Amino acid sequence: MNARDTFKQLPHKTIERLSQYRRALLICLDNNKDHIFSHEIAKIQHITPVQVRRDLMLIGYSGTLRKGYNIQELIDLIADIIDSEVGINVGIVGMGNLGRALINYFSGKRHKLSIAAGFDVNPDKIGRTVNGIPCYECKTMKEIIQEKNIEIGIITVPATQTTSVAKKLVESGIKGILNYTPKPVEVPEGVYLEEYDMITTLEKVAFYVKMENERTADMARLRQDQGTAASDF
Amino acid sequence: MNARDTFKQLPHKTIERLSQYRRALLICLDNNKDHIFSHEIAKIQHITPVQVRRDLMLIGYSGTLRKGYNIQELIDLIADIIDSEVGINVGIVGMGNLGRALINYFSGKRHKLSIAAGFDVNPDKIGRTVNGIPCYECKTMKEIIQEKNIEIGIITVPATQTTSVAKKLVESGIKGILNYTPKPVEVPEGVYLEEYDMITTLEKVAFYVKMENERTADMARLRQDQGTAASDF
DNA sequence: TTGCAACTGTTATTAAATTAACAACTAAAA
DNA sequence: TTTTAGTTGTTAATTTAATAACAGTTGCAA
Ligand SMILES: NC(=O)c1ccc[n+]([C@@H]2O[C@H](COP(=O)([O-])OP(=O)(O)OC[C@H]3O[C@@H](n4cnc5c(N)ncnc54)[C@H](O)[C@@H]3O)[C@@H](O)[C@H]2O)c1
Ligand SMILES: NC(=O)c1ccc[n+]([C@@H]2O[C@H](COP(=O)([O-])OP(=O)(O)OC[C@H]3O[C@@H](n4cnc5c(N)ncnc54)[C@H](O)[C@@H]3O)[C@@H](O)[C@H]2O)c1
Repeated sequence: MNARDTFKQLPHKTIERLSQYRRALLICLDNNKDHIFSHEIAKIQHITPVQVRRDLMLIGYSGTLRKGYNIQELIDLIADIIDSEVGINVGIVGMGNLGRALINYFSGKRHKLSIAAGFDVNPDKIGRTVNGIPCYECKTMKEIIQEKNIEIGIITVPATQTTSVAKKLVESGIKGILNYTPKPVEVPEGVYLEEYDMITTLEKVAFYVKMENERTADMARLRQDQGTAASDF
Repeated sequence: MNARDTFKQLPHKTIERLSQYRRALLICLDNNKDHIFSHEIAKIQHITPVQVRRDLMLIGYSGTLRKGYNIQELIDLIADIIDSEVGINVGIVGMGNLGRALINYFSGKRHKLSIAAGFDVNPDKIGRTVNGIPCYECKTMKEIIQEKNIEIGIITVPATQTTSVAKKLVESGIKGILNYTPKPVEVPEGVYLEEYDMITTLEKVAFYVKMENERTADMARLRQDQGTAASDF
């Protein structure tokens, strides 16, 4: 089995972590470090050193004993695995608050991923640029997507528009969709879909905060009871 | 073991899905449906009906045979589990594009989770409101957080500021942090942390799009080869 | 009124992901 | 030179998550 086939079988979670490792490594490079230990990466990512070493084993990277991993080498290897050789173009549909925030954030961050176009229906936005990215009329989506070879679409329109926008993206030949609206979309086989809703994350945090609050309250009550019991002596 | 203790042991993934189920159910309610089948929920969430039934089993909810689950009942039960009885207040640090987008999105969406304050250092933003949420000076963070009983902090400042903002939040007694900046933060024991970086998600989509592209290319090549072989006869 | 199809609820099984265990090696300290 | 502490890389074990299997129930159609 060649290297490419090995990479195909990497666990989904490892793919996510590789992206995160690279992000952390890039920060470390800036602080002109050249090597890093598994436990250092682990600490940054809130995972265990073993997890890090296991992931690196899976991608076939070896560090130096007692010296750690060469940061630049590791960055390059991760790029070999997760980046596409030719680069991938991305389009954003919905140039509102979130769409613009995303453009600002992504711009120039990753060599092999470039936002090539924005789309909107609001005449005030069409024809203008955000951070150098032109905003096109939604009607021309199909032509622009094919012309600019855009393969990934990010949806940031009002939830009522999500379904129709997703349909249009698929018709335009998009290969992957990243949906940031709270309305789930359906895609045909062969189109890769990720959805993310910030409310879910916030509710999860809230749930565990609530649990912790209750645990603390229980413990306080327990201490109180014990105090009472002790005073019975 | 009482109900509350059962809920404490729910798998993390189930917690996330419960939040998503509720979101989907709320949409269904709007379309004045009153019952829903496991396979309908499953389709919306891109998971299997079995997974849905299993999650509902874990929270002890029973549907009606051949009729499905009562949407309102299920919404209420999910609320009992993941919402906090008294409600939880949230603060957002960094009222830029992303911070404002989040406020607009969250506002009024969830009864038991309310954004109570924004914080910024930019004098132009301090003292103003976004969607009714006041923006305070960062210096007053501790007082405001304690005064308004804010338990969760969302970080949306420039990455260079992440560490110091997180430190300040912890010092102010926050219980949970949701970090949307690409700089990982460290929190002490007892503070629940979630981090989300949109680049990771986008890179993941890009990776699987690339894989699919290569698979398609391989298949095309294979067909080509077979064609050639066949013509040898 | 019998049989079939459509669901639910639960247990069993499998798969994925994480964690533990530990051998092998190295640099520096004793 | 020998020991010790620190670190990698890998296999094994465990835990968590997802899927499959299936019994049981209901309503409807034949
Ligand atoms: N704002 C957030 O933080 C946040 C978080 C999660 C999800 N969301 C969701 O993201 C979406 C966008 O949020 P926002 O705050 O940027 O909203 P927004 O109103 O600022 O932006 C929406 C943009 O989409 C455009 N639009 C409307 N219909 C369109 C169509 N059919 N085709 C193309 N463009 C269209 C509008 O002209 C507008 O520019 C919403 O669905 C929101 O629920 C937002
Ligand atoms: N924009 C996105 O879509 C996106 C996505 C993921 C992550 N992020 C990250 O989220 C952060 C915010 O993005 P944005 O587009 O809203 O940026 P932005 O520049 O529009 O907003 C940042 C805000 O933080 C304020 N600020 C600066 N220092 C502060 C401090 N010490 N305390 C409090 N407030 C402070 C600024 O005054 C500004 O209002 C960035 O770190 C960005 O990388 C953004």
